Amino acid sequence: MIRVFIVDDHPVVIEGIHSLLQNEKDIEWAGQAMNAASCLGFFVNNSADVVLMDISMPGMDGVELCAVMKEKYPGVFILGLSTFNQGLYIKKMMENGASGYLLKNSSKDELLKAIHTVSKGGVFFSGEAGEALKEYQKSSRAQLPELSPREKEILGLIAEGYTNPQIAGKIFLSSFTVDSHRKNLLAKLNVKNTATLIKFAIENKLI
Amino acid sequence: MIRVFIVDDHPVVIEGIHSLLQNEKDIEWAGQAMNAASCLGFFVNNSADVVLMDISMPGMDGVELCAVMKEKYPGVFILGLSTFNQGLYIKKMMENGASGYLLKNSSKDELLKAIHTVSKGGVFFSGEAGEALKEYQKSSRAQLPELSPREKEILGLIAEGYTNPQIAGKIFLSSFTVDSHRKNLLAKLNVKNTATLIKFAIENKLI
DNA sequence: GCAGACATCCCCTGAAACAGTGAATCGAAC
DNA sequence: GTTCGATTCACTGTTTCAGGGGATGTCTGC
Repeated sequence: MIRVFIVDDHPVVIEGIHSLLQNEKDIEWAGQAMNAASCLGFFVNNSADVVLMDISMPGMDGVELCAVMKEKYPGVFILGLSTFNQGLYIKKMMENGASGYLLKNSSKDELLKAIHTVSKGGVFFSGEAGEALKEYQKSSRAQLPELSPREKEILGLIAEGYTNPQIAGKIFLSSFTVDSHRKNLLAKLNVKNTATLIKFAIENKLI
Repeated sequence: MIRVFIVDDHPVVIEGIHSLLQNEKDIEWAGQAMNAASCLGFFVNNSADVVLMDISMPGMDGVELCAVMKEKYPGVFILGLSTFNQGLYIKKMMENGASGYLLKNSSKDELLKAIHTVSKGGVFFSGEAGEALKEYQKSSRAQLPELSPREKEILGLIAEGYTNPQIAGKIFLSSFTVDSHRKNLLAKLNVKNTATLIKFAIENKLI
């Protein structure tokens, strides 16, 4: 019998998953919470085998809650839940000890498979989420060789619309130097000009 | 008796709303669809009083589907559904004939109130969505002077990293013309260079 | 130690973007 | 039927960007 607990701030999601699981013989509904605090409160006197956890919630988000939960209750397996494919968050959840990631538009079969897999200590990914993670690790991890503090600073100022000479004046450098950092940014992030630099930076939450 | 139909690509949302509504005496479950095509197919031989419609779906999205539905079946009231507060989309749905907007994290009471209100021809907004719409109309409407199709096209190409001469070659224009559009974009959106143009465009979902 | 990696700094040049004007055409709106 | 905006094209500067080097210094691993 697998005891399943769910944390999600959307009643319809809780209701929907509850409904999908209620006739499963080997699954028991342990309980539900609509925020991180209620979830932690529940686990003080209770337990569960698998926790379905929304990534984005008001207050403490899923990523953070996942870290706290795994530290306090390492035996509880956590399955991230999200509406969209978010490579960055998938990775963060996994780093914080999650056992997998499930998209909310998954089928009932996929939901059950995910719960069964992680309850045995396995790792499960929604098809597309797995792709997103791979894509993330390929593109983001490999092509994001850690910007230096100076580079992040310059990137921020570029995004605010300052030109090289203006930035140079602000942080007491030669505009040639600012230009060098700018070029290193283009090279590191593998983009070709300011437009794509800003687009990439926003998409990857660098600014 | 209000016949309710739902279009959403997330099974848990369909299931959740179905579950919330199944014991309501004055509400009848007309059916469900997971994409725009199925929805249109259903209405060929069937009908409903209220359609709960997800904003974002694969293929034709809610905004577009809403327009098609209201043209073919003006008597059907449409209630937009979304996970987040998206002022721009709320406005577009309303312009396309929707009767309101409901957040998926609404309570059962709110869901019922929304269905009852729109089924009588009224307009309903989730509290926060109403705020978002007002906010949108105040800030965005006033500060977003409607880009022309050509300008949007050029903006997209700039965001992809093409230079003026490259864009000119792509869409068979003089690079002078592309430059004109570019300058108009900077002027209309009140930004000073490519960096801030792209930042503004992404933040305002223009690209 | 010393090679390699990398952050930080500086310089030059050609290409692109930015700024200021001007102007013609066309269709929609008043 | 005139006004307005969208679209197109053009010229001329000035500034900024992008790509090519090159010079330090630090820190790490062999």
